[in-house]
Amino acid sequence: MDSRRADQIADALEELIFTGRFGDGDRLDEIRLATEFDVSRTPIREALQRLVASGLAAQIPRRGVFVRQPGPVELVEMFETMAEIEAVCGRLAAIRISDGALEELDAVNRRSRLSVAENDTDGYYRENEQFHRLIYQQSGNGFLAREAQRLQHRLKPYRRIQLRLRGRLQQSMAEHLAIVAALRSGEADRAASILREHVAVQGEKFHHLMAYLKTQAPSGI
Amino acid sequence: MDSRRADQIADALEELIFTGRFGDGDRLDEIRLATEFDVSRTPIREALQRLVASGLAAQIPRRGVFVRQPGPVELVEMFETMAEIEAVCGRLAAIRISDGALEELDAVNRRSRLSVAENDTDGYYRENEQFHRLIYQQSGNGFLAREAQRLQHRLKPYRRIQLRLRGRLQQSMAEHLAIVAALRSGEADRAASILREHVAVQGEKFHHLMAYLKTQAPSGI
DNA sequence: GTCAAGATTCGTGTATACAAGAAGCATCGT
DNA sequence: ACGATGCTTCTTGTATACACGAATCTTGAC
Repeated sequence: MDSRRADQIADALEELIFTGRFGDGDRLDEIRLATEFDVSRTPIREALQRLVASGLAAQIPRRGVFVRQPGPVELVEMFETMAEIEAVCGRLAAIRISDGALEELDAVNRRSRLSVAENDTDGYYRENEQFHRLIYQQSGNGFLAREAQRLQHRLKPYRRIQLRLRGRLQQSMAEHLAIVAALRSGEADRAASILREHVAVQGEKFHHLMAYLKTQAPSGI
Repeated sequence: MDSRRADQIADALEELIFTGRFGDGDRLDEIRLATEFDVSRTPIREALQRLVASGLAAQIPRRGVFVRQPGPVELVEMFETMAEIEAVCGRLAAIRISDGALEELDAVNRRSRLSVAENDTDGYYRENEQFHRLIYQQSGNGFLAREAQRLQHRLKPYRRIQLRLRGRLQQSMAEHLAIVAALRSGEADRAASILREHVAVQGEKFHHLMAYLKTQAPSGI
C-alpha cells in the first residue's frame, strides 16, 4: 500500500515509543537509526519529522530530536481533552445518528460482551476502538471525527492498559450500553455526559494503575 | 530564532496557501519551489511534509504534494469543531480562571473597543486572537489549549475575513463582553454556550460572505 | 588541581547525485 | 484513423557528500 519507506519507519518508531522501548528524553540518533533500519538518513529524517508533528518527539535545532513521553500532568490533560471531544461527538451524534449506525453499535456491543465473558482485554479493546470510532463518525462532522480519531490513536496505549483493572471491563461494557441507549433516544446531553465520564474515568483508572505499578516495579510500561 | 531554513519555507508556503496564491489542487513542484526559494530540494521537501501534516496539502506517493483548500462543507465542519472546542475551553475556564486573567481579558476588550471605534478590522482581529487565546489558556489544560490554538491558526484567514461584514465588529465586541461576564460570575454553561454561538456565527457569516463574493467576482480569496 | 580557551570530533542541516516509477509522446500495427 | 505498446522524459524517493554549529576533550595557565 504505502511504498514510501519513510512512512513505514515512522510507524515503526511510533510503535517503539508506544511500547516504551524509547524512554522520555532519549535522543533519536539519525545515524544509528539509519544503520538499524538499513536505510539512509533521508527517510529517517522524514520519519522523525512526522513524530515531531504528532507530538511524540520534540526537535531542538542542531541538537536532534528527542522522545517526549507525556508526564502525569499531560496525560491527565490529554484524557480530559479526549473526554470533552468525545462528549461533543456524542452530543452531535445523538441528533444525527442513523438507524444503521445504531445497529452497528449494537453489533459491536454484542461482540464486546463476548470478549468480556472471556476476559479478553485485547479483543475488547479492538471492539471498544470501533465503538468509539463509530460515534465519531456519527457526529456528522468529518473534520471533528478525524481529530477525535487522531487523539484516540495518541491515547491508545493508555486507554488500553487500564482495561486490565479488575472489574473495568464490565463497567466499561455497561457504560457502552448506556451510551447507545442515550443515542437511540436522542438524549444529546445525556449521551455527552455519559461519554465524558466514560473517558474521564479511563484517565483516572490509568492514573491509579500507574501509581499501583510504581509501587510494584519501577519499570516502564 | 529558528535557523532552520525548512521551517521558514514551511511558514512562507503556508502564508502563500492562506492568501490564496496557491489554489486548491495546485501541485507544489519541488524543483520549482527550490529554485524560487534559492535552496535545494531537501528543505523544500521537509517544508512540504509539514504542510501535509497540518492538513494544508495532500501527498500522493510518487506523484507529489497538492494544495488542499477546504471546500464549503469542510469549512463548516471546521467552524463547528472550533465552536465546540472553544465552548469546552470556556466551560472549563469559567471554573478555573484567575482574577489576573479576567483583568487581562478586560484590558484586551478595552483595546478591542478602540479598534471597533476606528473600524480597524486588522487591529481588532489581533486583539480578538489574544482574547480567545487567553480563554484557551485559562481552561487550565495546556494540551487542550494547544489544540485549540492549532485549530485557531488553521481557521485564521476565515475568521479574519468575516469581520469585514457590516456590523460584525460591534456584534463580536458585544459577545466578548458577555463572555467575560459569564466567566467572571463562573457561569460555566453560559460561557460555553455564548462562546459556541460566537464562533459558530463566524462560520455562518463567513459562509454568507463567500456566497456574496461569488456573486460579485469569481476570484479566490 | 582547577578553570579556561582552543582544537577536534561528532551530528545535524543542506546540497547534490543516483534510482525508480509515472506521465507524455511517438511509432507501429490493425 | 485509432489504439496500443515501447521509449523518453520528468519528478519523486533515496543515498551520499559537504557545511556548519555544538559538544567534548585536551592543553596550558594560574
